[in-house]
Amino acid sequence: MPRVSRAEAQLHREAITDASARLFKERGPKAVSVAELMGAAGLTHGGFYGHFESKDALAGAAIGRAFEQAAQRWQKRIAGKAGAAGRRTALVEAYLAPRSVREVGGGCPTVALAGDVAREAPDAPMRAAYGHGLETLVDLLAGVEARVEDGSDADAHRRAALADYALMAGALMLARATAGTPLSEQFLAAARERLLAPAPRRPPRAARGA
Amino acid sequence: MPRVSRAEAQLHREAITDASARLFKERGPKAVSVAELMGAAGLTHGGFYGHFESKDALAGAAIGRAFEQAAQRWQKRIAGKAGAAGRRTALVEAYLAPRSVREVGGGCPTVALAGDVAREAPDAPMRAAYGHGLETLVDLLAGVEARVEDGSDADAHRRAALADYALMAGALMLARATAGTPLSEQFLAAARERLLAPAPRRPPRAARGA
DNA sequence: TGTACATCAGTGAACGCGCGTTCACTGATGTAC
DNA sequence: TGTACATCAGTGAACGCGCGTTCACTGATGTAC
Repeated sequence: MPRVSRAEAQLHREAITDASARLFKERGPKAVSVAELMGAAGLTHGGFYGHFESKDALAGAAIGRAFEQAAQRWQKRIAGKAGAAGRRTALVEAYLAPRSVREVGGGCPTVALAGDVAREAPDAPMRAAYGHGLETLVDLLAGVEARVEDGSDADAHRRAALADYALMAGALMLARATAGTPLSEQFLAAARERLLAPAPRRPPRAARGA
Repeated sequence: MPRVSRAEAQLHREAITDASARLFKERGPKAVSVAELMGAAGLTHGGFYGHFESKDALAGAAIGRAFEQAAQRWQKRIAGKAGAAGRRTALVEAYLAPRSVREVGGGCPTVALAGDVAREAPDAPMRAAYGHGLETLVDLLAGVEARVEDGSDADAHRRAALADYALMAGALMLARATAGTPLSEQFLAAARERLLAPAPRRPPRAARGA
């Protein structure tokens, strides 16, 4: 039944993007065919190029969507939590929970797509969408970095967020690559321990040398 | 010129494995064809199945090789360095150097292949090879973890190595996925700062609660 | 050491298959009057 | 509001292409005597 209304067509485009965000994270953009994506949206493959210029263009849109959804999940997790430290703990615990290893399609796009993005050409749509989405998550994390003792300037918060996120994403990446072995949960536990340990009380600034 | 000597055939097998270790890290096992791998070893595609049962079986062997080479590089970097702390610093600085972002084919297999391995079936040859190789690197890192203040038992060293490696691998993964943007070097710098900062002098054990 | 022959590493054509993309076509939607 | 028609979202066959794997064949190697 061709020629649906414009509103329906827009919903179809959303459905294709949503299905791609999930399936691209789960199996990789190269491993999911246009026909399968269209089928997941209840359509046949021929109509794809009415919605997107190419599969690469869709991949850019899908990654953008995946990061939007991730940012929304983060916001929901910290909503209502008291204090920056409490919000940071909520984010870290959810991110490094064992179920995160299994939740690939509905989970963090940073880890699920890093390998694919790293192999894309410099001007690929996926790269721009990934970089922009990642900046958003880093900013969000920097906003809850109140543990930094070296002053409380925005730059110190950002550097703390970059290191925290590298540790979180690295632990999840390794836990997924070793899923089903003891090493998997060990990475998560070691990262949780380091990120959530009681803040080391450093000696006052003057006592720590240059 | 078919029917080479057995010694030459063994060299061919090594050449296929070496080329695969490099190309699989660079472009992913799925994106490199059997014909290209054989060509890189100076052969034609038809002879492949005389060396390996399948492309999957080769992938397992290639990942094993990649981790052997990585362990050798690590050993070389810490050779001659004085003290565990010095060896740890040497490893971290080399791993998080800007050139590591570009050195994919000759660099760390943990990061280059994590995404591919995570999508493999539980019984795939790649998974077993990856898990075994990763254990080797974690053990190596645990051996230079002398900074741990909470006692010096092997378990504390291992947990410190797991967290350190998650941070290193995560930073490199993110630096590669954002290569060409400011974020790339920022991840490396933030990870270096956190891993190499002067050890925080924690209050003595008794003062820190349970 | 020399000969006869079985072995088998490597070749290149061929297989079936799935992919991204194109295109002629259909018929309900959206619009001009 | 009602009619006539242009628009265009979606269909499904078809395209060229590259893939992993198979196989009949070649001829130097390795071995038995």
